[in-house]
Amino acid sequence: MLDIKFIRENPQIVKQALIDKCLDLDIDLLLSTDKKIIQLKQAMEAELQKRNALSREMPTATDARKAEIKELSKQSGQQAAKIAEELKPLEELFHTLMEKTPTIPAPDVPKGKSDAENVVIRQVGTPRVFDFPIKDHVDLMEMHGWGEFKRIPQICGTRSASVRGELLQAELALWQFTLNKLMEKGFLIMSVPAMTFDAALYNMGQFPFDVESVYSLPKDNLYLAGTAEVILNSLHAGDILKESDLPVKYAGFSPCFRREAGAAGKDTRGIFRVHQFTKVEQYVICKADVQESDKMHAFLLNNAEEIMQALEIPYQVVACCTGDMGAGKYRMNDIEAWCPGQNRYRESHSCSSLLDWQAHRTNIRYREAESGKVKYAYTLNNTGLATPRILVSFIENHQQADGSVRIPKALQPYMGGKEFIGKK
RNA sequence: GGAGAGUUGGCAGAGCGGUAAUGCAGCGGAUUGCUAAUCCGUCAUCCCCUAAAAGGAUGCACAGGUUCGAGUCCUGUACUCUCCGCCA
Repeated sequence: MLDIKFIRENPQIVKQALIDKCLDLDIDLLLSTDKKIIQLKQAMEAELQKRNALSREMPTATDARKAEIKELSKQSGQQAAKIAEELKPLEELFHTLMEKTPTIPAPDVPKGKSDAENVVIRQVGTPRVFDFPIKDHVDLMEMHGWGEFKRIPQICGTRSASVRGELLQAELALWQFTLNKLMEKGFLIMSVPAMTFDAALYNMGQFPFDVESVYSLPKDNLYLAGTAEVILNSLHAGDILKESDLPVKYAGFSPCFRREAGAAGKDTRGIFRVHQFTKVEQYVICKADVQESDKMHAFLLNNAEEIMQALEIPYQVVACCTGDMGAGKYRMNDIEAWCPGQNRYRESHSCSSLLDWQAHRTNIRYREAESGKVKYAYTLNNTGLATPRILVSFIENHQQADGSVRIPKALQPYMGGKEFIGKK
C-alpha cells in the first residue's frame, strides 16, 4: 500500500509503475474517490462537531434548553450517520484500490514482463564437472533409503515428502547451521506458528492478491502460513517503535504450507516442490530511508550467499524484473542454486525490499529521534534456508562416484564430524 | 470442552452515562549546586488548512447495538489470567 499523499502528488509515477509491473489499477478512480471521501468526511465532522458542542452544554442547561438540545443533537447525529452511510461504500472501494497500489520499483530494476526477463547479475562457484554418470536427488535418495516416494503420497497426497536416515540428520544440521549463522549476524532467532488469522496475511500483502495458494482451516478461522514472514511481519502491527530500536532483525523458523495451486504438473519429481516444508526466514524492519533499506537488502542477500558458499553450492543471483516482482516490491533478487540433476539453476532464496508498502498495511511505524515525527518503517525479507528444497542441490552437487555425499566442512560440526553420508 | 475474572497512553492506574484523573518514565526549560533535588511546561492518533500556530475529528482489545450523549449499559468476537476436564 502506498501513501495516499504520494499518489495525490505523483499520479503519473504510480501509473508508470503499474505499467512496468504489468498490473491493472484505476488510479484516477482512486483519486476521485479520495476527493469525495475527504469532502464527505469534512461534512460529517462538522455535524459531529455541532453535536459535541451541544453535548457539552447539556449538563448545565435548563430543562427547556435540554429538550431543545436533544432535538438538535439528534438531528446532527442523524445527519452524520447519513453521511457515514454514504461514506461506507466509498471507503470500501478506496481501501480495495489502495491495497493494490504498487511500490515504485527501484530505478535499476530491469524492465520486463515475466521471469523470462530476469537478469543474472552474478554467478558464484563453478558447476562441478563430473567424471562419472550423475544421479539426481531422487535416485540418490532411493539408493540410500533417504526418502519415500510411494506410500507417503498415497497417505498424504501428492507433493508430500519424508526425509530419512542420514539425510534427515543433514537437514537438521542445515537448520542449526543457518540459525546459528543468523544469530551471529544479530538476528533474534525464533520459532513461529504456522497457523494464523487472515489479518496477518493481509498485513503481509499476500491477501487479497494470492488467496489460492494458502491452505485454510475454516472451522477454526485459521490459515496455514506459507512463510514465517506472515507472522514476523505482524509482530509489530500497530506499534510505534523507537528509532533506536531499528533495525529490527528477526529470523523465523517454521513449517510452511503452500497449495502450489498455479504449479500443477510442475516439478512433480522428488522433493523440489512440496506442500509442506521448513524454512528459516530473515525479516527486517528499518527506518524510512532508501539508502538504509538498500544497505539492509545487501545485508540480507549477503547472509544467504554466505550460507550458500559455506554449503559449497554454486549459485547465481538474479535481479527480478518489474513484471515478476509483485505489487509491493521495490527490489527483488532471487538466489538460484545449481542443480546438476536438472542441469540448471533453480530458485532457492528470494530477497525483497518493500519500502513502506508492507508497513502501511501492517501499520508499523516509528518515531523519528530528531523530529519526533511518526513515520512508516521500511521492511525487507529474505530466505535464510528452506528444506527440503535445498537438499536437492546439496546432495546432487556433493555426490561421489559411489553415491555417497560429501558434507562440506562448515556443516560437519553439526553432524558429529561426519565427512560423508551414505558411505558403505 | 466447562466456570469465573480481566483487557484504559511507554509503564502503573483511576474512572460506575455528561470534554480520558493521577503517578512513574521520557522530552523541553528554569533554578539551585556535594553523586542530586525542586519547580514549570510537554508527552495518543488522524484529518483539514498551514511557514507555524490555531481548529476539528477520532481514541479506553475488536465489531456491532441502546442513548441527545458510551471507557462506562447490551450483544458478538479475539486475547490474557485462575480453576476444572482432556492431553504430547
